[in-house]
Amino acid sequence: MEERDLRNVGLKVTSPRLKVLKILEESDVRHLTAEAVYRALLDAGEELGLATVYRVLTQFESAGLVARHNFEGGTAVFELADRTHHDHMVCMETGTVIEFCDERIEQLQHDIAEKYGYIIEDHSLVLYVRPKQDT
Amino acid sequence: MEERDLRNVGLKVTSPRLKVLKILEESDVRHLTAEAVYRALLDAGEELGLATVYRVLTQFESAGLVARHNFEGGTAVFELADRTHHDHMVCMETGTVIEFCDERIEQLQHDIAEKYGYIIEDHSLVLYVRPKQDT
DNA sequence: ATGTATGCAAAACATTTGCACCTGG
DNA sequence: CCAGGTGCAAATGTTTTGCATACAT
Repeated sequence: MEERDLRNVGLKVTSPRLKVLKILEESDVRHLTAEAVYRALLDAGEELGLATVYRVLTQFESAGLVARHNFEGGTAVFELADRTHHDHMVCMETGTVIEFCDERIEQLQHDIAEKYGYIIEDHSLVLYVRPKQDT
Repeated sequence: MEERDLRNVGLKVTSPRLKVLKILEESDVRHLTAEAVYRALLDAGEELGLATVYRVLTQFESAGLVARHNFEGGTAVFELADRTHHDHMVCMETGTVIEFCDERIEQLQHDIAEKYGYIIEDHSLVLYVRPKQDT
């Protein structure tokens, strides 16, 4: 139940917010652009502005309900932050996004930052890949 | 000598291209935005359009002379591709960019992609950090 | 000469914002 | 009721493009 989620992060439970959450939860594609969320809503017969989609997604991000990723291509994608941390692998042929998590890499990143006298605040690891048995 | 570099990648040796290369080589900051390159040129008394800077940088990228990175913030930065592969650490307080390379991480990335049946074409690893002894 | 490059201004995008109106608590 | 949310259109910031002119080879 999401109404509680919204209240917990100090956001009013409004129709646009519930609708956007619903799209993110029910989409079979996990990583969506703002435009994609917007179109999904229009297709579902819902009325709301693109600006609102952006505002809602940005608020959700600040609230930790959603994660924003800037993969190559200039358009951000959003995904529900309902899983533990993970990184991404993007297939350059199909656009498929695969999530993975490797504790050893996480540890190494931490060690490297520390070696330089820093603490990791955030990080982004994306592998752009191609199927192995390719022409 | 860069004229050769340009010819080698099939680009005519023109004044704007040489100027942009020069800025990238002589700048004390390694990672520059297109805008920064443009301003550096104007400051140096050189005349050329921002559009040309973008075109030249994009051509250099295709030619492998320059690498483009999309750190957080919506503005791409460019750096001379005169070093071996490395990843980046961006200090969120000072904007400092530190380069690092860890063979173990590289290997793990390769192994992970392989496990899923992919070959890595490219990858991006950026650590957003903060100084350790911070308030 | 002639195929490329460049400059400028305009277009194209993704995203944000101002403001009048609406709505949830 | 009233702070906060929304829609729309306009603004923003970055990057790309069309086209006439200029240049490298």
